[in-house]
Amino acid sequence: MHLQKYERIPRATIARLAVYVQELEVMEQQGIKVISSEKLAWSCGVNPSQIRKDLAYFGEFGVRGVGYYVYELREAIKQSLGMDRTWNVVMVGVGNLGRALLRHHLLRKRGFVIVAAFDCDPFKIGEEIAGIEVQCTSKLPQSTIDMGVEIGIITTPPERAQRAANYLIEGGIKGIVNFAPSRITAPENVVVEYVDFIHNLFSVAFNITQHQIKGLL
Amino acid sequence: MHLQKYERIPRATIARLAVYVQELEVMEQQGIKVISSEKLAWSCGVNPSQIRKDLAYFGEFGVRGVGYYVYELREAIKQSLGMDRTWNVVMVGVGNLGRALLRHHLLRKRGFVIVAAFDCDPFKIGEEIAGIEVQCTSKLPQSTIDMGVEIGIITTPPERAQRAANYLIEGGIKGIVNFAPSRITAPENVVVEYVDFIHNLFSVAFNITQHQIKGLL
DNA sequence: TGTATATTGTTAAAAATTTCACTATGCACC
DNA sequence: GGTGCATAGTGAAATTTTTAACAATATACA
Ligand SMILES: NC(=O)c1ccc[n+]([C@@H]2O[C@H](COP(=O)([O-])OP(=O)(O)OC[C@H]3O[C@@H](n4cnc5c(N)ncnc54)[C@H](O)[C@@H]3O)[C@@H](O)[C@H]2O)c1
Ligand SMILES: NC(=O)c1ccc[n+]([C@@H]2O[C@H](COP(=O)([O-])OP(=O)(O)OC[C@H]3O[C@@H](n4cnc5c(N)ncnc54)[C@H](O)[C@@H]3O)[C@@H](O)[C@H]2O)c1
Repeated sequence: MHLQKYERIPRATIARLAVYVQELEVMEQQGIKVISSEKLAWSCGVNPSQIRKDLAYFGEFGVRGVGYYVYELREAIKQSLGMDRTWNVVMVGVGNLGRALLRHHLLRKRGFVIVAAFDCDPFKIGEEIAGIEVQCTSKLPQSTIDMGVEIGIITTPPERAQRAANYLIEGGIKGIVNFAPSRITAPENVVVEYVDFIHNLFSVAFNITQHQIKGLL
Repeated sequence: MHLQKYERIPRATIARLAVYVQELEVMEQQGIKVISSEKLAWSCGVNPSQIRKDLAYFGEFGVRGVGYYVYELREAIKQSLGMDRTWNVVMVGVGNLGRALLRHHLLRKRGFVIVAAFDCDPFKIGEEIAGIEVQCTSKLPQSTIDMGVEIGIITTPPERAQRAANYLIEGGIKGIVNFAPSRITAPENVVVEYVDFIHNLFSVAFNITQHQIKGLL
């Protein structure tokens, strides 16, 4: 077990470490055994020092003069991120996006197991998607407590997100990923993360415009 | 038209501006006409100075001693982000996620119109989803040129993402949003943005663990 | 065993971003 | 018109994050 030095770790570091894992997996499949920070950086689109710095928060995983052993590094990062275990997840709101996520097999592969899904629409209750039966939202709090679920995913319409969050909080959840484009309030001890990929479209659109403006100057 | 001062704008600012728009819309629906940076900050989960600073990149939109007029500010931000127009978008890969996005009406509301969808699976070609007929990928480059499409969304499996990107690039696209968990290479003049919400799950999981560790100390 | 080479871990510098503190200004009411 | 109050805009300070530089060290090979 590698000791994490006790420093606050930049959230950007966490996101990058996840990318490193992803690229290391590709490399492993290609039969690459050893990789330098320079080459890994190149394929992740970051600076080599950045990689070494990011890793330094968690320990020493490389061999000077040699590089990193792909398999070992991947495992070490996963362990550092707490990804060497599985997390039980529940979903609230089984609509278009919810269904897509339920059918997304990569979640399980990454250690996130959706153990239950809830919706308030009586027409959806009882339906089975990817082996999960949709249940009535009223059962949520007790279920999550019983199953020891730690993470909740919200995929309801935005105006229902707070209500969904309240159920999850009542169910003793420790973290929420909210896909609805609305802010929610939760107690201090509940970690909340927002996902909204329209932001990414905004960002691309904005950068295209900037590019064009720059081109004209 | 507000003049953008010529400075590089932090990418985080762009993401936040999109959140401000979202919250301003909610406030507008609630009949709120004027808002202070402090109150807006509160509901967006950021610092008030941050809001004022973010806005300052694009101009002066408020009234000292009063605050910001909700409607005007929203419009001003949208204009600054280049969101006062519509963007034509194409999708490559109509699977679980692709379908969800095609049916996601908020995209259109935000000015992103999916004008065509492509897949290489013969069983999917010809199918109609949310009014869009799935076409064969081989038609992509010519179609995007003909329709003047500027943004491409990739929702293929990761190992196909580069191929999808190549089609888009051939079709003269200016920006790509890649939902597949793999890096792609594209010419300098093509803006690429990656979306992977497993990162957000990682982040929540990590923060839950940290929280618990901190609790123990 | 010694030397050259590669590449990490780490410290220091630079750059970017956020927050603070203060100034300027608009509004309401006397 | 003057005064008090609220709040935007802004330059400077603080903080965070990234990048660069280099010392430490493992390997290969003479
Ligand atoms: N569809 C997409 O691709 C997409 C993309 C990005 C974000 N989103 C966001 O994700 C959310 C869901 O989108 P969608 O397209 O799946 O919408 P949807 O309308 O298809 O699904 C929403 C589901 O939530 C259920 N629901 C509503 N209130 C509920 C409650 N209180 N408790 C439990 N379930 C409840 C509804 O019955 C419905 O099944 C929205 O907020 C949307 O903005 C969707
Ligand atoms: N399902 C989700 O909720 C989800 C969530 C996050 C990320 N993703 C990612 O999004 C991508 C799509 O996921 P999915 O669940 O929709 O997968 P999927 O297998 O359901 O869909 C992929 C689609 O891409 C098509 N395709 C494959 N190669 C193609 C090519 N060269 N050109 C055009 N089309 C091609 C396939 O025919 C299929 O229809 C994956 O990379 C996945 O990791 C999915």
